[in-house]
Amino acid sequence: MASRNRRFKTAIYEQFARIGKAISNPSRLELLDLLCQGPRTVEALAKEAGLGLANTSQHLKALREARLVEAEKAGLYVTYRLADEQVCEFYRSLRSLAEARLAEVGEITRRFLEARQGLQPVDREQLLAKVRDGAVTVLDVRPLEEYAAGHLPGALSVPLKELERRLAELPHDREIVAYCRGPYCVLAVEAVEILRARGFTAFRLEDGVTDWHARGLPVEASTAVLHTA
Amino acid sequence: MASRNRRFKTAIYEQFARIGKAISNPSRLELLDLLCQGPRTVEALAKEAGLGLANTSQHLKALREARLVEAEKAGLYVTYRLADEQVCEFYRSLRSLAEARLAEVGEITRRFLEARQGLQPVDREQLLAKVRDGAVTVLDVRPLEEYAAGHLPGALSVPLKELERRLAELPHDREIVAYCRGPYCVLAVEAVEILRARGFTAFRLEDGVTDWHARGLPVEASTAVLHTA
DNA sequence: TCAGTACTTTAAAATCTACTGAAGTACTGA
DNA sequence: TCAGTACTTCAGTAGATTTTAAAGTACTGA
Repeated sequence: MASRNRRFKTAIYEQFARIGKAISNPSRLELLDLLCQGPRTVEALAKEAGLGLANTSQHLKALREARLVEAEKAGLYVTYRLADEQVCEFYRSLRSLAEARLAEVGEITRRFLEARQGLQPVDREQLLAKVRDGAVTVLDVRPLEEYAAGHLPGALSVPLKELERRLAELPHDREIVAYCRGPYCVLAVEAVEILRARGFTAFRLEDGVTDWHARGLPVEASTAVLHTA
Repeated sequence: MASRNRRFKTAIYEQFARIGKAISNPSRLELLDLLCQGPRTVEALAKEAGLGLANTSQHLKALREARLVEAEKAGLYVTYRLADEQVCEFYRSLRSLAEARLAEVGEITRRFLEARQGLQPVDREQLLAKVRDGAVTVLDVRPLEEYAAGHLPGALSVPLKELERRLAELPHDREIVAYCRGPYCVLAVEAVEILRARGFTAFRLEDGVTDWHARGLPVEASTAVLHTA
């Protein structure tokens, strides 16, 4: 009887550990983070995460076996997506626990931003309020397909790669707020650096779309635009 | 510049993965679950989780290095406790994700309960309401020190081991609801089996103290009673 | 039908992890 | 000071994980 109990407990904790194992690797966490922004093909994920293709495929398999993501084949392409919104919420709670418990996270971020001529000094709540009220021009600097999968209301899509050649579209007489995937994504940091160098008044919003959504604020989506180069 | 970004991302995801690695092992998850019930010594944890002492010590070290738990030495004993309430919340969100995504969890539980003459058919919300209103006798069948660390308001502490010899304390004319550590803890299952065999009207509440607390309901604590055999 | 693309699988090497038993450390009470 | 207890660390082994290159599969368009 006692041993049946033990077998039950062991079996249950083994199941829980399947999820733990899935998120025990930095590369898999990065893939999960990317998938929180929207569905992507294997190649796109590999390139974005700086991984080999075979390796990416195997990591995605591991995530699939923990049932955190799902794959769908359409023609040549296999598109991976989160299996459930709850997966993104769980990822966010891991991130928030890491921020709370691991001083290294803040330390690494602080050092990184310092090296990029100090981008941190902005009142976050004030900035959020401006973005919420549409009092500023909001720039989504992620790749177009991520913008399409969901973006802040009224945000203009200007992927970082296109920013330099599309500067003419931006107003000089209005504050610009750039955002990307979240607090550890560097796209908005680079965008703000470029904009400031060109005389714009630009700030970085740390929140990504999922953080915005988690605050209970609305998100807009376009018709899906996938596999765009 | 791109390689500095890559180094930053890698460093951040490595930090996140420290937490993932900590929860990637079934034994460590069981220890974390136990620690959600309150502080325990190494020996108590080892015994409860059915692990060797050296092994337990090493798992606790891993949890400590991920800063999920803290250790405090007092005399001969080292008492481990969760580093933060957020750790228990995170564990609960892992559990809830596993329940939602892994059909095996429900399957294993169903088979286990079936083998124990089917304890599942109880309307959970109705039962919760009765417990909340004090309309039933509520039994906490966990070890005394866990009861002391926090229990449902008005609950009577009768550890499972003492249940048979303390049956006289229980009312025959009132429903009894037993609870323990949560949905995957077997103490309450056994308690209900014993009580029903003796003619009591008894039910099992799946929620543990942490689940109760997560519903926003109040929890009572006694003065700490630690190291009780 | 054939070349090319996107992806998966296999195989092998390097590294990491989990567990055990034995030795070591730190503290208590006699 | 010494035996005993609670815990940690060490060493060794078995097994799992991660990564890469190479081979294999499935689909498309010519």
